[in-house]
Amino acid sequence: MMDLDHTDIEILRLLQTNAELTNKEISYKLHKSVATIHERIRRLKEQGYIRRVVAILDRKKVDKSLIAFSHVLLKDHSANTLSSFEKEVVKFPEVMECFQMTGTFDFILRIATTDMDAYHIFYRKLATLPNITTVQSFFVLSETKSDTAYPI
Amino acid sequence: MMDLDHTDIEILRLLQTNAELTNKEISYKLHKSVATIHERIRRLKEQGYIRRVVAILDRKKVDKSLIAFSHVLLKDHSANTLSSFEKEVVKFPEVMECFQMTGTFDFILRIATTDMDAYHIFYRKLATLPNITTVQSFFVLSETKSDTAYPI
DNA sequence: TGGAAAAACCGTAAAAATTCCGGTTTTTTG
DNA sequence: CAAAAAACCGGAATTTTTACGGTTTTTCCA
Repeated sequence: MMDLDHTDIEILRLLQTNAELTNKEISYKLHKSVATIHERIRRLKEQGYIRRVVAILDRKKVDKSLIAFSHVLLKDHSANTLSSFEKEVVKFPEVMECFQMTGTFDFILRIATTDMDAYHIFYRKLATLPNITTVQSFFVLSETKSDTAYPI
Repeated sequence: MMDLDHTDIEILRLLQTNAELTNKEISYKLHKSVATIHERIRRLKEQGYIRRVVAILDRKKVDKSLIAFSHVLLKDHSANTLSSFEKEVVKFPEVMECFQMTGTFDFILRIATTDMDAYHIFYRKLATLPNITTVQSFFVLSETKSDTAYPI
């Protein structure tokens, strides 16, 4: 599950924070040839260590100023209730992430909307899904840290 | 704040889900020349719509099987207490995200660790920061949806 | 322990993508 | 409606990626 050597780890560290680095730039930093770096990255993708490469946008610039975390509690935890909730919730474009959780509620959703009016519209749609007991909403005041890189 | 035309929006949509598309591939999809796409992307970066391009790793493959959301409540909300907490919490490599929140607690942290032992070690370090009242931990059982793309 | 097999590495050349440039068409604006 | 600005384009120059053949290093087991 982790047969990566030092060079692999360093490549992943670099690409996690900046995937626009060229193979040449990486080869300088890691004291390897361009061909070696290229082959390493090819394998890291093929083996699934790198799932995808994406552009991260400025959420305020694209008019998603309101981020909410919504805690959802379901009526019961039968396989049917769980999977039908999951099936429906992923359809909402506002839902960027959805995690099933341990603890006093069942799911955490990360919601991105333009403003509170848009969140309200979403909330009404969400809260009327079958088998939902409660939805608690918490809103982001400010981002202290916002990273997609895993600490490796 | 959003003087983007249809072509800009489509470029951002595409790059949010796959930043490895070549300018040529994008130019096919959007019926524009390679030069035009190139100039558009250059401007989207320069103007800050695209903050960065990153590789997204498979967290289990890089041995971060345990993801937690930790809710932190502070003793008070003086500028000093808030900013010194923020200053310290961002130093933890396990903390991928930190948001100041509205509601019944002050911060949400997203924590990535190898296992519960590693989380426990982190938890003890976190809980001993000054001015913390409570830390509540919730753990991810499964990922239903996991997206970095904003709905635009 | 020695030697074969496998893996990692490298330089170079070919292919492809990015970047730059000059000029044309379309849109905006006073 | 004419001038200015913006968007667009093809093609050339530059850079990067990708493929290839061969060398060095590491692994492993007889």
